[in-house]
Amino acid sequence: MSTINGRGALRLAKLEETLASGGTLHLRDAAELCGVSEMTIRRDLSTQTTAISLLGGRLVMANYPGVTPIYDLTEQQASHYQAKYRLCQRALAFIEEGDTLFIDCGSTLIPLLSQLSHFHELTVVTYALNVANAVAALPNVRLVLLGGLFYAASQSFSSDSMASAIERLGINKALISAAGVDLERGISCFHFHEVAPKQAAIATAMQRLLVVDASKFGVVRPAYFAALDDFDVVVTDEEGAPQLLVGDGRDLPAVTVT
Amino acid sequence: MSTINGRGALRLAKLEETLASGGTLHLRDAAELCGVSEMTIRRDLSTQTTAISLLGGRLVMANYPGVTPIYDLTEQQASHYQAKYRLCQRALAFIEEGDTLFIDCGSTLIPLLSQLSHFHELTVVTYALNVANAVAALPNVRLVLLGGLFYAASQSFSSDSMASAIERLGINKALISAAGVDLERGISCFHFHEVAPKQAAIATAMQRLLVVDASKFGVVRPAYFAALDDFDVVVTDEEGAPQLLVGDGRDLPAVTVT
DNA sequence: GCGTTAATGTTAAAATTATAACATTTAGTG
DNA sequence: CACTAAATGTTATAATTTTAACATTAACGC
Repeated sequence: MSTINGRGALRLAKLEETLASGGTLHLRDAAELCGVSEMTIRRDLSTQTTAISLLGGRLVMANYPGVTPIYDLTEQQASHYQAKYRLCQRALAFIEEGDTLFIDCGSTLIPLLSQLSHFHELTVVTYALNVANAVAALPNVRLVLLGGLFYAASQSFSSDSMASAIERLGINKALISAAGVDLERGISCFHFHEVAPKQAAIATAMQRLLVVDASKFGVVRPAYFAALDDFDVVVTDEEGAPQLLVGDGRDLPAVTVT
Repeated sequence: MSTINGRGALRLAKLEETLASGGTLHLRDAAELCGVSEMTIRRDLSTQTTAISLLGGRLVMANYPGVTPIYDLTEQQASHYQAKYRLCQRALAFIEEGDTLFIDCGSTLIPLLSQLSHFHELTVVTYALNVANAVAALPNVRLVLLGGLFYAASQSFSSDSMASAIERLGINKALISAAGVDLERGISCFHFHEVAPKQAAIATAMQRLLVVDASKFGVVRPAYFAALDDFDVVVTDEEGAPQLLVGDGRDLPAVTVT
């Protein structure tokens, strides 16, 4: 079998274009559309490199967020997900009806978003595309996306005017995530373009919550953006953490939840 | 069988939360996760109303763009898609390497976006979430999303500063879609918040392309945003259209493609 | 506690999808 | 034109998913 197949590639290109606007295509329809047998489409998919994957007889675009990353429920992954989920459950306890929330980029806060459907009315401010997509699906949540130039690495946007745009909004609670939390070196993330929006949100918000799992403690990442006592609340997932976080005399004590 | 099932709803909520961050879950894993049999999950899915759908033994979020709108390839739909696709192929002919494109909201221009992967370097400016998602997947295209308050009806954003933000960008070509094109009443769309960005793009762009299928001719929609001769090129899909569009003395003649 | 009903589990059969083997067609070459 | 090899089609078989029927367990009222 040859790895390069002119017509096969052409067929897949056609199918990719068909699927690009979203949706799924049954194998039988794909075959009809290309005027070949189902078997040929199957062979195309298995011999060529393509962005299409076959899911129970239907073709779907593999790069679509909801599809490919087939959630393989191995033991570790299940517990890892549970941890992320519990962390967000704790953060959820701080959210109240009518809040205007700043939601940071990253994957930490994503499990929180579907939970927001239980409220009657909320507003979410974000500069992350994945957050926006999750919130856009919620009819009860107003979404404000701060745009700019897109950075694929963090699925977020950057713009000169972002800080001033954030400051003009009446943000109630800022939920900030981080890639590193160190007592001495402060709180840091990977990408420098995230610093401005994080700092602006911290500066404006009435309540500042740092949401990080315990694996981030003692870690330092390239982009410093805040000190620990810039936050009113630290939401984390480990018993040991409180000692690290006892404030010396802040308005609100650092809160840690197991 | 009762339609309301407390535990069933709870299980589905749990599964929805699991899937909210993307990915798929095999029926067997979902059953294990909930501590019930596969059959119970099946029953939950068929008796309760849920955003989850079952695709070849795997659970996926139905509201994810790539998944639900199961592209049913009936005769008409196939030809309808072909029409949309051909329209975009024609628009594609106007795009050149290095362009900075303004891409309007709506579904008309979506099939164009996957085609942009054939270029080496492009920049896309948009105020629509669905456009942004399609472009975010392309590594060779820079994405500038103009943010603001989200309108679900048009999957797009609105903000006071949008017009000025557009005018600050060096937009090469503006690809504008419309819901109505009438010789006397001009070009119109459904939503008033789309008017400002469309007009700003038309005002700034070096070349202005109106991309509409012939079904929009002779139609008037609530929000007027431009006259026909504000455009340099009209890309459409019907023979009959040219007569409607012959300009009287413009820089570039109105171009119509069959 | 008993009886009733909803909820869930178990199993077998039907339908669908995946794989493999072999047959046929097509395209290119001397 | 015959020969070769790639590409595609066809068919049978295996694996998986779906459906349906019936068995079992749990919950609730009296």
